[in-house]
Amino acid sequence: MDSIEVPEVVVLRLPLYVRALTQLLDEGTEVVSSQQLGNRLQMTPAQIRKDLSYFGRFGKQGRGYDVTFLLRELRDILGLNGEWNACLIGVGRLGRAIINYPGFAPEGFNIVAIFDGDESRIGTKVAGIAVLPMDELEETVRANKISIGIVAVPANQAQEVIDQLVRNKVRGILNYAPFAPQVPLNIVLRNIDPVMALQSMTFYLREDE
Amino acid sequence: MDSIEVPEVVVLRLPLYVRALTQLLDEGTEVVSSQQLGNRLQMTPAQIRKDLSYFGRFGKQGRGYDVTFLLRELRDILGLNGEWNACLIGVGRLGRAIINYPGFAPEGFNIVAIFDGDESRIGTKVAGIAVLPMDELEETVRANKISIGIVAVPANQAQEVIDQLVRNKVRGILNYAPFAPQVPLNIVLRNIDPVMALQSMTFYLREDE
DNA sequence: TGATAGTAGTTATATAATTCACAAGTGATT
DNA sequence: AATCACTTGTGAATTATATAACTACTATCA
Repeated sequence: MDSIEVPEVVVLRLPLYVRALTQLLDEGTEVVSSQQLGNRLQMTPAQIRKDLSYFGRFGKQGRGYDVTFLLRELRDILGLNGEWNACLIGVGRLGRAIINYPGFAPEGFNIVAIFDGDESRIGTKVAGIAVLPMDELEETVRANKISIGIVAVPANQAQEVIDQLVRNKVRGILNYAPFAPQVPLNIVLRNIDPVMALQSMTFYLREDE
Repeated sequence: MDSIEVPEVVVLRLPLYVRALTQLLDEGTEVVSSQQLGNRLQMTPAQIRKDLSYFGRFGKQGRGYDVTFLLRELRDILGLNGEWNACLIGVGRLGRAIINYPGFAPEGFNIVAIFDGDESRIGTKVAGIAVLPMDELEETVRANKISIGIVAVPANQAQEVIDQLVRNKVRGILNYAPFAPQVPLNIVLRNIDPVMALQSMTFYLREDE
């Protein structure tokens, strides 16, 4: 397979291009050069051209890239033209904020089920979705073709929840718990961790105060 | 200056070590080897040793690292032993979730002021803090020694808000808006973007479905 | 039509990051 | 006191990533 050779750093940058191109489209721009895109994203044109070259030839010499075309191609490469079903685990403060975050659905990410380990929350509804007990995970994942698990439980319960997701063939995990999960190699893990982001930031702020 | 030569990837990993060491301490572990730490964080022992070597010699041959000692050293390197003042800009749904997130304060990050551009929100209180108009930013930042700005406004207003922060000498920016900000080189920017995290995840999920 | 300014894709080069391998040291055990 | 099983810190080797340089092409305009 070709795609195995694509460096992960490149894949991580593709959504950035998708963002920028979407914005350009909104602004009415029809064609963009790697130079212009580079200015906008604060990166070198060479890197953009190189990144894109892993997937095909999308541009035209002397002209640049057709925004609409490149956007559709990139979305296709990333699998963003379909819908993705996700489940949320944990319906505390953080979980409720996530379920109410309006950014997921427009991008094709749908939270179709909610789970919680706490008895007292089972059966209640959050944002119109019933909270299910953990032991219904297996059945629900299968029935709803859930491929992504969003983890919003306290750190000390998160590994167990992630293990359960992995056992039930959920291969994508978006982890909000502030710890470093252990997952098999075939699992795609992304951590959302604002505190850690701040903790590396302060290294640079500290220097000149 | 030494620290200029430390690769940024290394700095980004330090908080991970802080996390792991904190957890080890909680578990009562007094000494840890790079091998053990590597197992836990799913990385090679060599990388951990190399990373640490940029900052000093913290271990003991044949034995490993004293957890308490290394943790204190790393927190010191990152500037985590003091308090950091931050301001939040934007008090919509997302902003309110951030202000109520209980993870910041225990790590020494304090949100001491809240701003919003919307007239109707000025003067209201959120989590006990009064919402200020944007034109009080300059004064407030100076008076409260605010070094971090947390941006939680809609994407189309975010660049303007970030420009204002930069003008007022806020050098650290934690951006929650789903776009790619343009900032001067001396600004330390971190983006929190769950949608982008999912969009790179699907590249790998797509392959075998 | 010819000259010109601009651009993609790609190969070559330079830079950065990771891993390897090993000397030097530690502490426990016999 | 000698051996053994470990472990760090680090220079060297390797691998990965980013940048530069160049060819081939495109569109525009005088």
